[in-house]
Amino acid sequence: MGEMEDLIELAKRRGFFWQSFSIYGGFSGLYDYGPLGAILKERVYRVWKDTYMGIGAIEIDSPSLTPEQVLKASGHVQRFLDMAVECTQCKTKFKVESLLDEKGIEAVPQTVDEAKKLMSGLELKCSRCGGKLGEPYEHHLMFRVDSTGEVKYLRPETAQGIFVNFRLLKNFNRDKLPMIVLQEGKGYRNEISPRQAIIRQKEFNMAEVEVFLDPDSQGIFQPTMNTIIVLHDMHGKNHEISIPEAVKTGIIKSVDHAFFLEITLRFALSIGLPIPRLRFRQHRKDELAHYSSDCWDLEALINGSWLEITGISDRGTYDLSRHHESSGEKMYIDGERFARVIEPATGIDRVIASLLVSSLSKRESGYSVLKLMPEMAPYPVAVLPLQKKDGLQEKALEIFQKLKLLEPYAYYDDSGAIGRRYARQDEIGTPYCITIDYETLEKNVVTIRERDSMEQIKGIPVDEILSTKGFLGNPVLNKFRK
RNA sequence: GCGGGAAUAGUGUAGUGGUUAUCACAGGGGCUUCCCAAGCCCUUAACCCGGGUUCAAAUCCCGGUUCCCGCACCA
Repeated sequence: MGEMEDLIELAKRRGFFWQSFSIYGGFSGLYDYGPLGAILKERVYRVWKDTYMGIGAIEIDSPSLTPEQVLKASGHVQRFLDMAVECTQCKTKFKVESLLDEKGIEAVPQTVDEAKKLMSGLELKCSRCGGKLGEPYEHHLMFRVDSTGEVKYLRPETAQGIFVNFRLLKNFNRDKLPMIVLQEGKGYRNEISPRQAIIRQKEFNMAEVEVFLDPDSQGIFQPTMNTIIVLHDMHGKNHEISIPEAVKTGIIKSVDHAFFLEITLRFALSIGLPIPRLRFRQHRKDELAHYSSDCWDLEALINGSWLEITGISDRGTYDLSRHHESSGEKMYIDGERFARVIEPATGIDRVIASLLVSSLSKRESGYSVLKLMPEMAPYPVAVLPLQKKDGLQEKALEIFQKLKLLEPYAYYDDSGAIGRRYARQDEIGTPYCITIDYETLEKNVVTIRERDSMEQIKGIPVDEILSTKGFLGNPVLNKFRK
């Protein structure tokens, strides 16, 4: 369990993330992004959004606070509030619903009284140790907010905000399908035991996409990437194959579904997650969500185990038909047909954790380097005077002020020794450092130092540094990419 | 939520009833013949919270909170 611990230590020390409300002892499952983490999160969202905008997506932004009717229609109120019992001997927990199911009773008790009634006379015992079962109790998975007599919940997913707006969105899109709608925002789940820092939180950052398709036409979207990736199917079998090939061989049933696996992979690769740490895993029949007919997760290898970062689910017509019945609004695309929905839903915090863990490495000297892609690094460039005296500090500040107008995320540091400052930037992933030395004073040229190779290129005119908006687009950096 | 372990400066730690609470790294300031956490000097900074036992608690006891490991949970 090493790499995650190293990350947590660095994240806290350098300002990526830390536990929230720590002056009051901290609260389980709640995390803050610090100054660097907040920038990183923004960058990850940017790439995600660009990926989908690139294939014609539109964006909406709906509330977290969701009225009960919406989540009743979606099935969350029924499914997210479990009646549970605990064995008085071995402490194993059971869902009342599944105990009843075993006795052939199909019922979903909503209250403690209901559960008691249904269970009475059944002589239920613990299936594990045969012990006596305790009293039923409620376990809420959604946060309920009661005010002015109206029940609301904090949304467990951003998806419902899109479904309920389907008619308006369809109208906006001038009735055209396919329609791709994305939404970023917080989701809330009352996890029993959140663990692993930002990997499992009660309040977390989601990036969800709903793709609305004509239910009767296939192959509107076609995968084309040759990249070989591991596909772990529902029978537990691994296939090393490209996504288009996986469609041909029938490993992935739907070509449109497959396309969104490919888009998800494209996103993961664009932010710099390495292929060896990635795989797609298909859900087994028994683990599919109530709305889903097929689901592939993109998983990242972290701490030696696979972690879901994106679920690409085929929701079919479930949500639209449910809201159609429940609201009385016509949710058809035409006649009496509902759109089919494919949903790639990404946990941004998990993406960030995977990205940081896979980027963190050690130099031979033992110091840490965060090998983020330059585009992901919180600070793309730092300006460092070789030392403070002889006018170097003044000169460095002068250059920094000008650079800052072109690159708002540029950073300046003149404390301690130069080697220490390089190390500091390495640890937070800054890909380039501009060093102001005596030659800058004499000839107006600087040195650029690259993070991963530690290579330096000297004699770069200051004007060249200040020639582009956004430092990473500066052609001078091509000298490092031979 | 259960069982086991743990909680001391920003980070990692020492400390088995009485200490000006240890050390290192990091941070800030300075000096230096100054390009990869160098050296020297100065400096900031901590006993998770609440109760109890005791003349005296970081240390022992009880509760809470949080973290780690297992189990369970994770549509």
